[in-house]
Amino acid sequence: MDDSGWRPVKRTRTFEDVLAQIERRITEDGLTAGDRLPAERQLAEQLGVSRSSVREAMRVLETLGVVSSQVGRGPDAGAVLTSRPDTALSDLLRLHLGLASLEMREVIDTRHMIEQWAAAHAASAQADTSALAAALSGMDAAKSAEEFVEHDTAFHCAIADASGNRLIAAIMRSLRDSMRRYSVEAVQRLGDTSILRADHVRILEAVDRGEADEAAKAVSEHLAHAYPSLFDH
Amino acid sequence: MDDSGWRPVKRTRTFEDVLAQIERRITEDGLTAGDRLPAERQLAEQLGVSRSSVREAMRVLETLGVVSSQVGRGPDAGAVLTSRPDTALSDLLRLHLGLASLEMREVIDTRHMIEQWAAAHAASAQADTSALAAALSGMDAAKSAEEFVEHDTAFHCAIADASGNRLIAAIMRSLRDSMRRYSVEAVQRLGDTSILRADHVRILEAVDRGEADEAAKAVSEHLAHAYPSLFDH
DNA sequence: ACCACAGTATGGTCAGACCATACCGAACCA
DNA sequence: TGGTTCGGTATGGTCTGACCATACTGTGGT
Repeated sequence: MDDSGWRPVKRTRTFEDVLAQIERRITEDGLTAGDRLPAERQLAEQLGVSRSSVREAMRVLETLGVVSSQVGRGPDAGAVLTSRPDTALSDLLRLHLGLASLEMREVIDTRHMIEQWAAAHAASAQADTSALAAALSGMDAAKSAEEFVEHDTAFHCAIADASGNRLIAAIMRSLRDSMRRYSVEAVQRLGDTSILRADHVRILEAVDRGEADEAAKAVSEHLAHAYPSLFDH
Repeated sequence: MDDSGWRPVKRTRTFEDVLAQIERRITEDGLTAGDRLPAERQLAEQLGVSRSSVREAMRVLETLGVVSSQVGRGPDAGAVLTSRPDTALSDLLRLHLGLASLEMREVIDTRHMIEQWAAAHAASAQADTSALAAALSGMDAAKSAEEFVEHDTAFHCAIADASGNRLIAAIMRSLRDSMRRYSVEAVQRLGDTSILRADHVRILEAVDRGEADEAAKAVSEHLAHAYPSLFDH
């Protein structure tokens, strides 16, 4: 057989072309969150493709948290550029956990790494801790494990926000989101949350005083308290 | 106006239903990578929706790196469950960098965090370092900045792989992927790569000897050498 | 045993229709 | 003048049915 005339058979599907065009337009025209994309029918005509292909490209962009589609008419209708990496990351983690291509252990180790980093940086930046305090009182008022975990998540995400790194914060949020059920079980297994409360206070005070090393250490020990079974090595 | 009969106007689009059904089937039936999903037409009939809606759901799953579609016929054709979080994460980062909803600084700080963690864990695990050595000689043989960066990327991703955490490794890969151009410019600006080479050797030896702290420190100083402008605070 | 060829299941693409939504604006009252 | 009503219209959401390219499957002939 003669393979000399081979071309890399990378077939490129129409919606991928559309994606490339839209991405090109975003970078070249400097579009940012809030700007509107042309309507589906209009885009289809401009690019010489069917509306189905445009729609499939839109689904991709929506999945990646880059656009948000609104029906109806007016300035807010149509495909608007947004910036929601959180939901995209959450979906990604949740599905891959479901596929068993990721293990909870890996997620928690990643969370451990991020939380230490975020706490240290929040402390160094002398960040505002009012959101942390609010989450703390939310936990005190919680009447169920679900409610407790909700405010606990808010507490830890607030640390990530306070670190000032939006990528870290987005990853943190999606990590917590994908392990919500697991966290609830962990709290129920634990029963008494007073140890966790003491940990939280310790973290908050370390951040408040700007003690980065102490904040990181407090976070690390907190996670060991919350998930004792994973830290016995 | 009577608001009593309000229902949460969260309209559910058909393809989202399809997504939920597929995800349910994945978790309930314990499907994993390699298993095949029903054909588009068949799925459409089973769920009582049009093929378009099924296809839009497929695009989402493909975007998230969960399925891979192949045309034709036979055991390998159709929608097959896969496990490719890397490309999904890369696309996500690239688009959000383009939208200016993330800054390079945030990406590099994240990389800094991950690399330290990965190097320390690879050292603790006494991981195999042959891939690291191979990447190192690749860098030595490189004839251009692009080529150098390619092997440099392989080196750092190999550390992440050696850490044993697939989530960390996937994030690492996509971080490097999204900042490839930036890295090439950094190397060109630097000119001389001998300092980087010494850093790499130091990292490799630390991992080899199982010295976690030294490995983390070596990585940290290496990044300071590679991106001096970002570490002057 | 091999090969050629028709059959067929698959995803990829398109055109066109219809629906629900929500804004826009003109006509119509008060 | 001011408000209200109601039809027009642009938008995304959905469906149908068709056709194409691809790549395996099986059959029949050699």
